Amino acid sequence: MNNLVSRFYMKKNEFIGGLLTAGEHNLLPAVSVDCVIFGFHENQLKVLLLKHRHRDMWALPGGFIGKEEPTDASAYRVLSERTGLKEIFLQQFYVFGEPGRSQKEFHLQDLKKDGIDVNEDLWILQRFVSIGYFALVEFSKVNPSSDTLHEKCIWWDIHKMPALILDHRKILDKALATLRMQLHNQPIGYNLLPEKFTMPELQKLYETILDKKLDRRNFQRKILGYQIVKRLTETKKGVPHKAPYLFSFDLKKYNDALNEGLNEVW
Amino acid sequence: MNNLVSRFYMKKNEFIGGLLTAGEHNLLPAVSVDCVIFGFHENQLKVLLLKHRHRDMWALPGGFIGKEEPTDASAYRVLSERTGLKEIFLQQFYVFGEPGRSQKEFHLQDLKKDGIDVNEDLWILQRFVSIGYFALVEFSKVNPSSDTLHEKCIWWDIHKMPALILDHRKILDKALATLRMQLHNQPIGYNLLPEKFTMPELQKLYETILDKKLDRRNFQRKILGYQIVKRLTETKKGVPHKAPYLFSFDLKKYNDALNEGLNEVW
DNA sequence: TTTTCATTGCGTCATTACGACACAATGTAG
DNA sequence: CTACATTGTGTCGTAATGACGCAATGAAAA
Repeated sequence: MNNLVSRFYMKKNEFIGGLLTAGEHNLLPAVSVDCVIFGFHENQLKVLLLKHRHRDMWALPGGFIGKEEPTDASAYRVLSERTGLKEIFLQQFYVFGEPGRSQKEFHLQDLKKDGIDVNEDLWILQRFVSIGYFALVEFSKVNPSSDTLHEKCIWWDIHKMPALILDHRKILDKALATLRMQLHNQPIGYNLLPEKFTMPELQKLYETILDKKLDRRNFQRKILGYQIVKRLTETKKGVPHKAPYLFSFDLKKYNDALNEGLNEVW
Repeated sequence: MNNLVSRFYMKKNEFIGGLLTAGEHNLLPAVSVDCVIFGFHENQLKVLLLKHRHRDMWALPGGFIGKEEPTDASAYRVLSERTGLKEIFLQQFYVFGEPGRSQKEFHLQDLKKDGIDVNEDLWILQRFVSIGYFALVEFSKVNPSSDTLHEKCIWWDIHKMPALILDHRKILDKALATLRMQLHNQPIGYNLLPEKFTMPELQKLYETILDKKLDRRNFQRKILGYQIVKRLTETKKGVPHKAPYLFSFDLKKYNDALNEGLNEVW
């Protein structure tokens, strides 16, 4: 199965043909995964999108599930193929199970433009339930690479998104809402920021996700209270104005907080 | 599809036969729903379970999804069939997508005991990904009813659970963990308690879910602070000791809190 | 009837967490 | 070498929280 989807060296139509014929036997029917891959760059939250091969629209990286492949593994596969990363923070966040979400006509038109004539009963045209995953990755370590079915793979600013295919906008919104909710109870940043970062950078990350301005001093007090970061002796060089201290995450405390939550209410 | 699963009047093997033959054409393959139905009675959190027809084990109510049925609708259908309720709080909480979770051998043995001989390729024996839903229902309004495939349907105390089939224990635990997490940010109780309830009853609900003792006075202060309940002039009659006041939920405030969350952190 | 006692109603008090804001220190840009 | 945006480090008043006290109630025991 992995080989099937990984055959990037195949030409597009050859690849599609292979997928269409082999997929029916190698893939779990009716279920797919879609991944919202978040990165943070230039103080902005970014999402990795794929350009649709025929339309002026973009898509979340997604994929099918091997007959014996765990759904999580499928999402991991999609992620590592698009980003080149091995270790990534990945979390299932919602299932999109409306019958109308995967539109037969949509895919039929695309295949027609590919010059591929298919039967309407083809497995790939049937209804798919999609499991939504979101990933948090370190922007600078990502090497975005497209797949055979898409023109390119690039980061988009969360505030300047292009048109997305099908219900992918809805999926993205749900991922954002989940991320926002988790921010209140869980630490964040280890998977999005570089090893060493400044407090203003961390704050900007929070502000972007929450879409809200935060008080600089209260923010620092609160973060330090969690004890998930430790201040280094170095400061960030080559920046205008006063050089800010660098921080790094205290992995042990960070993981404890991940498991037990930050705000022990009751 | 609804008719298919709803034909309780059919005899068991007749029903199974119908499901097996019709299912392939009427049902979405590879996907199912499992429901954790929570109730609250005698100050204890309860879960509705079905007795397996051949084994000394119990199962979460579950079902398959019609080819054109939204997954949510499928869960609603399962719920209303087991509880007799129309309006119920229902929430998707996790997808269980390990290849090993639906064990072919398990179902094969059961069908053998039914005296039904099937092909190993039968759709129902294949791998299923299950969408977990949990429901909060008012115990006293529920009329538990079994289905054709199970002996009986009864409530079990969350602290005294019997052995569950397959990965249903894992599903239950995940539902509980989700409920526990949501308790910190969302109001709860409207769907679990009767119209009028006492503060100690509400507290016991929280204590059961959190599995933790709470201070009576601080609990009341906090709940009243949320303004989601209003105190009635009546007290609860026929109880030993001092008669406690009755409360009821302020639906408007309650729903506001459901949408916006209780603890506006940042 | 009176007493007992578990339970409820309604607080206090000290500590901590939080929001708003002040001011000095730093280092690049002009 | 001065201006200024930015950072480091606080303070202050208020709100929320945890721990606990005590009187009132009313069924059960004496």
